[in-house]
Amino acid sequence: MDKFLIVIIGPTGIGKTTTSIEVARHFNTVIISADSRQIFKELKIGTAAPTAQELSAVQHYNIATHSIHDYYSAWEFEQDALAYSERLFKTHQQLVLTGGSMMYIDAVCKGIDELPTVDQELREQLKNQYEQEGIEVMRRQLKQLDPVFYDQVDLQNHKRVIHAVEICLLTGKPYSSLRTNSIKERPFNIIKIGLNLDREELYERINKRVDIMVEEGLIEEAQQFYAHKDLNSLNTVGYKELFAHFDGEYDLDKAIELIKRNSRRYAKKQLTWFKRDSDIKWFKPSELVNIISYCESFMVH
RNA sequence: ACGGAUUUAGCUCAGUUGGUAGAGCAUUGGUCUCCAAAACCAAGGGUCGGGAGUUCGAGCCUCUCAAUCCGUG
Repeated sequence: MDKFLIVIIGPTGIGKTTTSIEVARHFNTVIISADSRQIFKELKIGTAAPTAQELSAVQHYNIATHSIHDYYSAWEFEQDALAYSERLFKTHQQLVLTGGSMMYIDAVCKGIDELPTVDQELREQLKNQYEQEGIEVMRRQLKQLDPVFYDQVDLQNHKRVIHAVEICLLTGKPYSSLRTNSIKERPFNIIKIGLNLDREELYERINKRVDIMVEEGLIEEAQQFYAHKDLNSLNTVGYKELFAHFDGEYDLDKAIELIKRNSRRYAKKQLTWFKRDSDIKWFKPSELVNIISYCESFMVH
């Protein structure tokens, strides 16, 4: 197996785009994005999508491929990313996969179980039931449909409880019986590179990047999609805070402050997730030379 | 300079008739098989501006020093 997927991950704002472009250029290859928000073609500024210049420096896949109105999930991403890689590995020895969406990265590297896509009508119905009757009713349903998962799930987390109920009703089987917990084999090697900095420095970068987004027109971008603020794709840091501001909940300065805070929190969550993955070799964004030689150390025969 | 007010957790403030302190936000740690930039859980942190006095005991009372703010000059 002489094909290598170089996975570059890290918290938001760390500089994954820049590093991955450098790495891709070095190996004369292309980039597959693993970003759950940059897939939306409408959202450019607030998602820090690669610029036209960056996109022309290296061919990117899976960016701006969907509309904010489309349904998309980690499972879909697994399918798309594998399809891209199968095709691209025919002409490349190495490919770069980069992005901050933790579950998308794991979907490609480890695979996720195939579950049916949730029926919109059923989701709507259960959501209404939850909102009207409360979480206790959902818990009782889950306990009846899947007592095994009931004992495992965080019962406070309505999203997880509801989703499990959805899958049970949709398949007629307990949700837990569909979870295999297995790691799928991939027809390529995986090299995982993590980018990180001291917390303080990372937060400074994040704060500064938010200011730059505002200068570049983030507010106008959000304004454009205000009418669609209830779409899941717009339940996104950088937009949801501005929508609340447009609703009159707080002033603009407060909204920008919240965008910074929520970006910091998101970065922290990403790091919590990635920390458990012992396959990741960590570097600072400035250590490009070390990153490349680390990758090459896997490739010599 | 005089009068008044303020000084309690990183920030904004609560603290009842004196019994060694709380909240919100921020911060930190964690969970995670699918609309995940989502959703959820948990934790740490203060010699109560400095000093002295009264008291069995002071964030709360008295004196003094300091800083900040508002008036009047």
